[in-house]
This record gives sequence, C-alpha cells and structure tokens, in this order.
Amino acid sequence: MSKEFKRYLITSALPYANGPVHIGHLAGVYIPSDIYARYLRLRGRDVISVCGSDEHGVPITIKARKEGITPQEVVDRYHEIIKKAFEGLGMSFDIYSRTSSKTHAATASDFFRKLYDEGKFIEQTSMQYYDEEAQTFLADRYIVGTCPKCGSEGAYGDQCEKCGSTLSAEELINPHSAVSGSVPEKRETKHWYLPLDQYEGFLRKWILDGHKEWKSNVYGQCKSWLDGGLMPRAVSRDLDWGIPVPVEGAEGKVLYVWFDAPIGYISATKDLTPEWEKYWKSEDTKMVHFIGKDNIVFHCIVFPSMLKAHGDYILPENVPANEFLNLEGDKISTSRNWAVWLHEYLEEFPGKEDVLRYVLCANAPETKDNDFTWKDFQARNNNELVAVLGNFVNRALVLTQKYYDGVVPALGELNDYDRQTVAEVAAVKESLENNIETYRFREALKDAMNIARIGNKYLADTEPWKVVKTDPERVKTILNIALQITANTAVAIEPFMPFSAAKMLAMLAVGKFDWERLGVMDLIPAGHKIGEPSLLFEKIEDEVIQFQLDKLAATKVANEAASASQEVEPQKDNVSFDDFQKMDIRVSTILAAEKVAKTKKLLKLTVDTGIDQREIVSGIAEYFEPEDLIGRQVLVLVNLEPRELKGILSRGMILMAEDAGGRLRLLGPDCTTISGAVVG
RNA sequence: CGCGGGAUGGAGCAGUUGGCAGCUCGUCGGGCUCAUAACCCGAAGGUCGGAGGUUCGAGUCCUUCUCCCGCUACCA
Repeated sequence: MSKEFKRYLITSALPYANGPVHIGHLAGVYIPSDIYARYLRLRGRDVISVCGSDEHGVPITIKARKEGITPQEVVDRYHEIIKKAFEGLGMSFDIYSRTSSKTHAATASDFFRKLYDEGKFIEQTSMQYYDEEAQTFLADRYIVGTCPKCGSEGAYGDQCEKCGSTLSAEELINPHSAVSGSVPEKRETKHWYLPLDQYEGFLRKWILDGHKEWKSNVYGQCKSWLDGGLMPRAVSRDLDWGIPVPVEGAEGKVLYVWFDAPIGYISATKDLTPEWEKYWKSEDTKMVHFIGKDNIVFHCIVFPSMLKAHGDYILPENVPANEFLNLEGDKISTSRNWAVWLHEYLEEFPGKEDVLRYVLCANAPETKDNDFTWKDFQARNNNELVAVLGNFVNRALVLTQKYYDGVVPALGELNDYDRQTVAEVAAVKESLENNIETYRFREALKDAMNIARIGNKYLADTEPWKVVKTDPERVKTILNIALQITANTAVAIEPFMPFSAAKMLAMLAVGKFDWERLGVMDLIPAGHKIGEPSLLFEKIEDEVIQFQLDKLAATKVANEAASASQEVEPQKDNVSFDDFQKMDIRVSTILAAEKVAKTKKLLKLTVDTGIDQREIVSGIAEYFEPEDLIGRQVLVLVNLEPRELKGILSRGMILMAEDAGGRLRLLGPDCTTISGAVVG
C-alpha cells in the first residue's frame, strides 16, 4: 500500500478512431489523467503519460464501407482530429500514438506469438455466420432477424431490444447480414482463446485481497465478474482489418481489438523512449490506467491476465474509472450526435480551454453519472472562475499597480490575522496533494480554488483601500501577502488550468515555480516589477449559451427527421396466399394492463379477442403507461404459438409499428369496431 | 432475469472505522466599494429514494422494494 515508487506510468483509454472526442471522454478519462500527470511532473517525479488512437475493430470497417472509403482513411481522419483537439485543450501526453503504427503491429504480434508459443491459448473451432456478399464473418451484433422470443423484427444476434432477451445468433429467425442485407451461411472457423478461468485465483488475490482501496465501482465490478466465474475469451476475429494473427494458417484472422488495444499502451511507450522497459518491467513503477466505467473489465480482468500470462510486465497499481457524463439530461451518443465535440468547442470558445477543463473537473462523474448543462457551464464560469479566481487576481494586481506602480512592496511586521491567513494558505497544500493522489480531483480543484477565496477574504477584511489613507506602511504588508497568495494560486491551479496558470505567471512577470514551494510567502521578492494586469476570465453572455442550446435542439430535430427517412427494411420473400391465410389477426380490446414485475419492458395485457379473453405479454412498457392502454382497440395475431414469458403464458402478439422517433405505436381500426373482427 | 454502481436542502456534489448532516452555486438580508455589479458576513432551506430491522445512537450496518446508469452495437 504505502509502497515507494520510483516512477509513474500513466495510461489513458485509447479513443476509438471512428469519431471525434467529446466532453464525456474528457470528463471521464482525459481531464483526470492530465491533472494527475501534470501534478506529478510539477513535483519533479519521473512520469510518462501515454495515449493514442485505437484504430482496429469491426465498427471502423463498417463505417468505411458505409462511406465508401478504406478503414485506413477513416482512422487517418479521426486520428488527426482527435490528436489536434487534445493538443488544443492542453493535454500533456508525452506521446499520442496510434495502433496502426509499425511499432504497435510488431509489439502486439510478438505479444501474441509469445503466448502462443508458450501454449497459453486454447484453440477452438466453431460455426459462425459468414456474409458471402461482403466476404466477411459476422459478429453477433451484425446479424439481424426476427426475435424467437417476442417475434419482433430487427432483433440483433446478441439481443432483442424489443423484449430485452439475450439471444445467440443461432436462435434468430430469418437471419440476415446487417452489413449487406444478404442471408448469411454458416462456416467453420478457428479461433484462439485466452483461458481467463485459469487466472481467476491470481486475479482474486491481486484485486480482492490486494486492492481493496480501489474505487467501489471498480472493485464491485471486478468482484462480480470473479464471483460469476470467468470463461475463456476469444482473442482473434475473422476480419481483414487489424493485426494479423502471427500463426501459420491463420490467414484472414486478426487480433481481437480488445486484445490489441491495451498493448497499444506498451507500443506507445516504445515509440516514446528507448528506456520503455524501465516503465513496463520494474516493480518500482506505478502504473495507473485512466478509463471510463465501461472499460473496467478489460483493464482489470482481461489485460492483467494477458500481462500475467506474458510474465514480463508489471500490473496496474490503480484503475480509477469514472462513471458517465450526460448532456442536458440525455445520454451522450456519438451516433445520435448528442455531444459537445471537443474540436468544435475549441473553435467556438477560443481562449476558453481552461473553462472547459474547470467545468468538467468540477462536475466530473467520479462517484456516479453526472449531467453537463450549458447553464451550469455558464454559472461556473461567471460565478466561480470570473468572480472568485479572476477577480481576486485582478484586485491584487490592480491595487499593486495603483499604489506602487507595479513594484512589489516589502513585507513588514505580520499581525495575528496575517499569520492566520498565511497558515490557511499553507494548509491547502497537504489536502490538495492528498486528494490528487487518491484520485479525488473535484475536491482537489476545490482546494486550489480555496486559495483565491482566502485571498478575497483577506482583502475584504484588511481593507487596504481604507488603510492606505491612515497607515500606508501597513498596506505594503497587506499587498505583499496578497501577491504571494496570487502566486500560490498560480502554482496550485496549474494541473487543472495550465493556460490560466501560465497567464498569471506572465502577469506577475515570474517564471514557473516548483510545486514544493506551494504555501510559502516569498515566491515573489520585494522590489520585483510585475507586468500589466489583464482579465484572466471573462463573463459568458446568455446569447453564447443560447447558441449552444439551439445547436443541440437542432440536433434533436435532425435526429427525428433522420430516423423518419431511415432506410426501410427490404421486402421479405414472397409468401403464398395460403400462408397468409394461416395467420389469424383480430381486432381486440385491451381490458387490463399491468407491468410485469422485475422487468422494464414487459406489460401483461388482458385482451378481449372476441373469441375469448386472454393474456398477452408485450414488450412495450417503455412506450406506454398501462392505464392509457385500457379500452384501446388493437390488432392481435391470435394464433401465434403461445410462449411463456416471465412465468406468464402469452397467447398472441400485439401488432405494432415504429414512429419516426423510433417509439412503438399501436395499430387499430380507424373507428371502434367489434372485438373479434377478422383482419384480412 | 442476473450482477455492479448510484439515489443526501432549489441545482451539482462530500460524508473516512455508525456519534450534533457538510461544501460549491442559487435565493433572501446586511456590509464594503480596491475589483470583471465583482468581494465579505449572516440567514432561510434536508424526516439523507420508500418500507422494515439491528443499536443507547443509523446518511453510514442488515432485509426488502422503487427509480436511474453500466455490464450489451456506436461508446468514457
């Protein structure tokens, strides 16, 4: 626990190169990671921070196919956007690499080969769906068909989103490829599996016994996985985009993206320094993975097992995963364009990099999902950055200019109140350090801001503008202290707001201070001439915020329109009239409706079909309130094979259609008719 | 279904081993006028998601329920 480390290796989750980076990524991973790295560097520690683009995997090939370009073109585009945006925000990675690099191909390939040679993998052959037209094997997610459980169309090979049941691709009725639309055939394929079950004992000891200090969400997730029992996990895929499996007879197979991506941390380090082994293979290196909560299992279970299997590498000391950030109450979504994109922010808010850094850190989802709203963004800027921090700095500097022409006055005798203030500033250091080292960055930021608060209070209480008329000597001491506090503020905020810290130092006309000097009162010598003060932060007006809100509103409208014009599913194969006649569809009246306990999507409906009264379970709870359904007439396929759902025998199926917004709508006669009327 | 995390004054969050419920913002009142109408002081506002239990004592421990999020394409 209180182990002494000689150096630090910080990794940040590799952004997936099929889209730009948004505020969710920043708040969850990159802002905390950058604060941590900057802090350690300020303290003079030996630290490297690595990151890079994750450029393999099926989604990138799909995107390329859709746009008619190559996967390489896709990743080239987003790698550039992401890299530039990170630089714009002042991310201080020592290297921002990419997994399509030569170094990475070699590193990942060697890694796999070593495990292969040492017999650490299991080889297994299975039958998988193959898309003849697109000439590719299909991941479960890319097979679409009819749900065998609820009968709805458009169920995916791993799950039906209508009824929520977990499926396997084999179960789907009428499976077809989501890539080409063609009917896939089954083919035999061989893959390599990492037998995670063999590492269970090691993981249990390492995490459950050895790392009880990990965040509760991380520890809990690991415990749950371990208690559930681990299974061998495939580490190869049939795909033509990725690192080829370095084994004879493995043509057309690549490393699974989750096998290759974390190795990217290693390759990035190799590209950075010839001394990379020092960081990856010495027990006195502290490795910390910054990730979002969705990556916990890969960084705490899979990757450590890989490292352990390999044998040469150290394991992470901590994995401070954050929860998710929502945007204006809705989940951030790349595909729905519901996001604040970093590259757009940087263009629209030039010079306000630190404002975003501040807001995202102050409201970081450290313990639970949080919400980003533009109103909050504005309030934090105007009421905290401008009013507390910017204003204090401005007061101290302007007073110095006014009374002493910008020359730092000498410190005289301190009174009790001065000493108390000085002690308060000094006390911040320990709390700040403690909070950063335990990954509580929100608290740490508050600590840093507190220095400016202490400064404001000091000025208000000592009232130099009054005292100057009666005791000008005393004012020299007051302003000297105020300036020392200003310099201290600059040191403390550097990890969080590097641009503003630099600006403050420039205004004070001094160089960068060492972190260890935080808390002292002789940062700026008497007689030193400070520079011209300018505003550190400026108010953000309502119009600017409104513009952003309008932009999001436009996204919502565009999404509705897009899903309305969504490509309609292709026509199915013809059926004979006789086949059609087999289906018995009746107008029925809903008599009662209630939620099925312990499910989120299921409603139990009692309907009058004219033939009888029966119960039907339908996966529509997300779209309808039970009481709104009572009395409604709907179309029911009454001779569908009954099926038991959650212990209730469902006899029939309610016919539904999606509206433009993707919500389900009831279908019924356009005026009330009798229950039992035949549809045909 | 299962498993993990979360629910605390109007908003956003802290609450270490159970011991008087805190912080930032907002609101209201007062002070100040050096400062970007900024700053400082004070006040109001919470039966800590619901129900039950253990305890002298529960936000904190146990049981149970509800809702949100993740595990599950895109995705932190």
